[in-house]
Amino acid sequence: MEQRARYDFKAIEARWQQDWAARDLFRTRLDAGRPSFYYLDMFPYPSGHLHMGHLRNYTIGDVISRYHVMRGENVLHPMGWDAFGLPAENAAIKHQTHPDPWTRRCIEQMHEQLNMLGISFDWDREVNTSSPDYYRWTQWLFLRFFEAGLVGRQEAAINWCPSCATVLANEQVLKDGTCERCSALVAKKRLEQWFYKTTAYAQRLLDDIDQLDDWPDAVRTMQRNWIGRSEGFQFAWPVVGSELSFEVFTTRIDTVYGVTFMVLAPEHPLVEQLVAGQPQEAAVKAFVQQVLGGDQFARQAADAPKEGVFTGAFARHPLTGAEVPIWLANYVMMDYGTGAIMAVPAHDERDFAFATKYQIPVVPVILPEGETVDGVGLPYLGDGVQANSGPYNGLPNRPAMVKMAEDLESAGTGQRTVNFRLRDWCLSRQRYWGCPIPVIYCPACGVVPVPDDHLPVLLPTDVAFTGEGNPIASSATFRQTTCPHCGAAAQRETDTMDTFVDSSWYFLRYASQPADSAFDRAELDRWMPVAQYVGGIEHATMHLIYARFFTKVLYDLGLVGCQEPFARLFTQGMVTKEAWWCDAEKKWYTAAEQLDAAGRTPQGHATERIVKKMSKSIGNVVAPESICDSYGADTGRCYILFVGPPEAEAEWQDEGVSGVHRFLTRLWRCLVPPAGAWLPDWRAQLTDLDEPARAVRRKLHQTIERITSGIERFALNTSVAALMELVNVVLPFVEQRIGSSATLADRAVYSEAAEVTALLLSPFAPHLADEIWAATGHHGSTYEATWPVADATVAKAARVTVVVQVNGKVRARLEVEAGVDEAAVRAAAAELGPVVAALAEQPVRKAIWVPGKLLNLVT
RNA sequence: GCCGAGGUGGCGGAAUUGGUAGACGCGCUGGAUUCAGGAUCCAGUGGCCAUUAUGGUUGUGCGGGUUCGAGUCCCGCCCUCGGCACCA
Repeated sequence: MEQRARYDFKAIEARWQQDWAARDLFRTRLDAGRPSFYYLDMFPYPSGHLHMGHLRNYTIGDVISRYHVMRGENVLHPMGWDAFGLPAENAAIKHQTHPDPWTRRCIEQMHEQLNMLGISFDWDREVNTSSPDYYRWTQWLFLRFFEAGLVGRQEAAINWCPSCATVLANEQVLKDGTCERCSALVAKKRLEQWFYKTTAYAQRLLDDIDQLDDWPDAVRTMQRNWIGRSEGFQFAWPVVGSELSFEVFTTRIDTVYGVTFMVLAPEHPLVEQLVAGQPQEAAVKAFVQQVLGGDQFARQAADAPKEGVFTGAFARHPLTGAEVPIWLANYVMMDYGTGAIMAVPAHDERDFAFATKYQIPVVPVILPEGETVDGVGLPYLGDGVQANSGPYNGLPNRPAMVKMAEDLESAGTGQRTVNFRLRDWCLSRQRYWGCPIPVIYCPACGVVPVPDDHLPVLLPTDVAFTGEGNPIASSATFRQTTCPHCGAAAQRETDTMDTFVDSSWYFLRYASQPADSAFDRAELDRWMPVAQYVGGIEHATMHLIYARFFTKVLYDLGLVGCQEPFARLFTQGMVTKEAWWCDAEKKWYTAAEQLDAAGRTPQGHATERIVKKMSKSIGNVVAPESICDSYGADTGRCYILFVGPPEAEAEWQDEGVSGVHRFLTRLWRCLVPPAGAWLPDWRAQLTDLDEPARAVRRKLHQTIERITSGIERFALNTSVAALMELVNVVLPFVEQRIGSSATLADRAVYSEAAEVTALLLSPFAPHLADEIWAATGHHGSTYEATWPVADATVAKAARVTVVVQVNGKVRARLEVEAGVDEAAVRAAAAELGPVVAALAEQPVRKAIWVPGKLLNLVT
């Protein structure tokens, strides 16, 4: 009868999920006197399909959350949906559905898939950024930013597909600069757009990175570089023979006497006026078209050919009065600095390459110590002494830089400035499926914000999804409105917000969801800042900077009490899987069985094995549902943790899953069926244990230590391995000793092991843990129990292995009492054959002793 | 290109602070059980050389260095992955 019993994961998981739901087990506990712990996962875009990245993220989170609950804390562990965005709009065009019901259906599906995994989310706090009761408050926050002067309008370029007559996202533009849908050449178009003034917070965003001690250094470094503070000098260059001038920013004012040409970015606003009616006009316009149409990354490559065109205009050097030609070039970017540079070919690699190509003079003005103007190797990028620099000749360039800046400043020619690489955040999107920007354009009053009591500005439903233009503008009712000020006919803004706006404050809405405000301050004070945030490394800069920016603004407005939203951050790696690319057939193969032993296709073509992020386009996707179906959620959860360190990329291997399933099966077999051996008062019976029984207890208590510290350190892969090792010790003990004739002492050891294992397993495989819990006579769930504490005395090994090295090479191993001293080990080592042979009668010059571990004899 | 991360057996990975390289799992090999397949169990498993239970030697992307001792620290290369502002 026992023979036929099986680990029926389907019945076990269904039973416990039902039990947890019936008892509302995961509702956020708010007991007074317990510490609060806010655990946050990055919420998903509801594609309708849970993927392995989600499984990984939410399993990590569930382990952390459940652990903290068992440690006696009040834990906030919410989930929601980043539900606005491009895919729903694309689906609307493709399937002629409306994004709203489509998104709701997707959410329902994913909700079910998440429940199947047994994650301990408090669904009472679910948020959906695309629902009016959420985006109403996104709009409300926009208005607060507006009042604070932190929203503005500027011109910015967008990708415009002339054939689709629509704006394209960067990812919709292919590498060759064509539209992914119709292959037409994509143009750049300038539009007035809304911006959040992130640059106003650049310095604080940078400074406060120092406080984020519990963030990965890699993320902090990436953010510092993203913000990109640089100190330099900004000054105007007048255009010869005109009233025009343009601003230039440089970090190398010491090289200003070496300027031999000026460069404007092709998209610089001055370009049109400079060339209007000039002979160069046609050539310049053609060049601008060519650069802006191309791949913008390729444009930034240092080895990309430097291309440029002379405008025919000249600028006057503010110090020497010389006339300097003004060029356009592909290597100057409009979005950094002022979009214009003073070019110093002698001391800048890119300027040098450009000057060489177009035969522009090169004038060295910084010389290395002891070098002459004629002898210096160019371009010279290092420090040195000023030359060709008028009154500054002979000065070392560093102090010269300071002096020149001071002199220019006092002469009224420009000023020292700090420049940030960070740009203002363009939040306008010419799309339907986003949060409408709550602004009205009145012919008389101008830009008028929608009053708070008119919120939400709802997305219209009478729209057509044709793939042309912004669907919102096709609504007969949306755009026309009246001015809230004067009542005259006016027009609504049809742009919607970037979805990063929605995700910049969702963590505040989780803490409380009042109907009449965005959030409740008292609840924010209870939970914020987030104690632990976990999500993909791909969000290291953008999302995490935007959310920090929002929090700082809301702090300044008195709406939240903390300046940083996320106290501790952990970034998980992606989930990848192997696939084989056949270059001859231009085709992916996803199963090794399709290929022969040499990796050739049925058509005989060679393939290349590539490990890539799971994606639909390759077809190397494994759905968490299929794993739940054939192995169970507990197996899926343990496997995704076991596969590798959470911060690293994880390669999914189908064969690996069965190994983890086998482990859970063994665990079940070991601890569930022999439940008759359970002794409720096992603590009293742990006396007179023989060595095998003591070994089981030792391993058990060592495992408590390992898993506790493993969870604290996010070493979840080794925590699962520790559970496996434990089972490898407990199972033989159970099989040999726990039968009808088991002694009281053995039953006590078994009982302790069963109870503690259930608790240790609980965060990882909660269904099986509760099954063991029930089988050993407990009521309720391990979720309600207390995390075990290791007994250090029991965990301590009685004997240790000491390695004996001669000159750093291992020659022997000694098994000795723990706590043995150096003298004893040296004496024992001197008797060992291999050690004696290795010493070859040479005197021991020095001995290195690492207590309990290693003895190294140096001759 | 710029910024960030990583490279350890046939494979995924382990190795708190420089101290036994390869835990745990997959795969593979041999054996047990089974009508069969599967499942399960036992033993072995980095390479090379030898073989008497055993031993020697080599080994953490490549080339140098520091150290009694380096996967770990330093210098220089190569390769792979993530982000680069309208994917989220």
